[in-house]
Amino acid sequence: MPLKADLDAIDWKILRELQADGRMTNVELSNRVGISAPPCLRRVKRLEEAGIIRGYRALLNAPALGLDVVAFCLIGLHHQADAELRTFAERTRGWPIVRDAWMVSGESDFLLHCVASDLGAFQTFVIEELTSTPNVDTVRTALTIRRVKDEGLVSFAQP
Amino acid sequence: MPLKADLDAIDWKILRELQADGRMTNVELSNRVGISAPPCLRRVKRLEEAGIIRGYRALLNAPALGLDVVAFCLIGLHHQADAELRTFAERTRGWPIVRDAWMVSGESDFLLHCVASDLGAFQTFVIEELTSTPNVDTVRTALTIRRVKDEGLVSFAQP
DNA sequence: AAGATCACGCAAGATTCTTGCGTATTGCCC
DNA sequence: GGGCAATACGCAAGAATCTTGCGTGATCTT
Repeated sequence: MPLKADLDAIDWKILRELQADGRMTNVELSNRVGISAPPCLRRVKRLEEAGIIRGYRALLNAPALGLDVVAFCLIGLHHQADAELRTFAERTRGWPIVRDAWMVSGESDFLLHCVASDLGAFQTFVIEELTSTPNVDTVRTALTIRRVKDEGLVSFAQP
Repeated sequence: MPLKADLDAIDWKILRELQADGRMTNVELSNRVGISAPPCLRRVKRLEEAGIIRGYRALLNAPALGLDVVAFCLIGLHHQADAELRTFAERTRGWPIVRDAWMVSGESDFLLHCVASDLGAFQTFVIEELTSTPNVDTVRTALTIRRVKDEGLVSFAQP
């Protein structure tokens, strides 16, 4: 299982290209990174099997799908013992409005990335679900106005 | 250009499947959604051209790539006139550590999703870049401990 | 009720994927 | 320094997939 140290310049190029366009054909990818198709495919497979490429995802346009509200919620709990943290984490997985969630350290304990059809649906979620959840202390929300930057997880300025 | 109202149950299935695995072959996709390959491909193309599918992206494993710190920053500015907001938004695009950024309303003006190789690199960014940027008033950071939920943008419980 | 429109599925050619194999390069051990 | 093992490359061929054109059936409109 290769780790960071085992990646060469071609692997980094592959990661950059697939992060920009995950559906690129292998021949196109091989042209861009400068090797022929078979070894290029073998590298991609190896990156997938090593878990460096976790998967591929289509990016969807929320407003076009009738999802007009994107918001973040910062949640503070009363008690932060391991059991309580796990309980709340589990609960986030049952809320469809919550698209991804992080356990964080700082002023809050969780950060939730939420998508809802409209402001009413989001407010209903905050009031009737979040704040009424046991052990939830504080809920701070930040409604998004627009996305200002949207790139993949990894930057490729240096390698 | 179809919008939400023009999508039928098969389109929603396609979106769900491609959100879960953006590199699925068209024949596999067509089997899952219950139609033959050609109309399935035509639907995918139409969704892409309509902008409902914005693109495809490989998901990378940050720790395996030597990126051990994922954090969020909430930024408050002194002045929130349109010009100042645009100036700060533009600046986020020049910071490789910032992977995506949102303009938000609430207690803060911007939310930044940051990835760094280690805590030192992140702290250097916060101190030497963020807090020393003109017009930046407050910077609150939340270091992530772990990701608790990670799904695509759109939920598919209802349709 | 007739016509128009739309989406489906079949079929065939073009492209891509995938595997096996031979060769070149690198690193290591003797 | 020479030889061996390991690794990765590129070529080539068969398999799978993509892509387009075309005919049919269903739905909706007039």
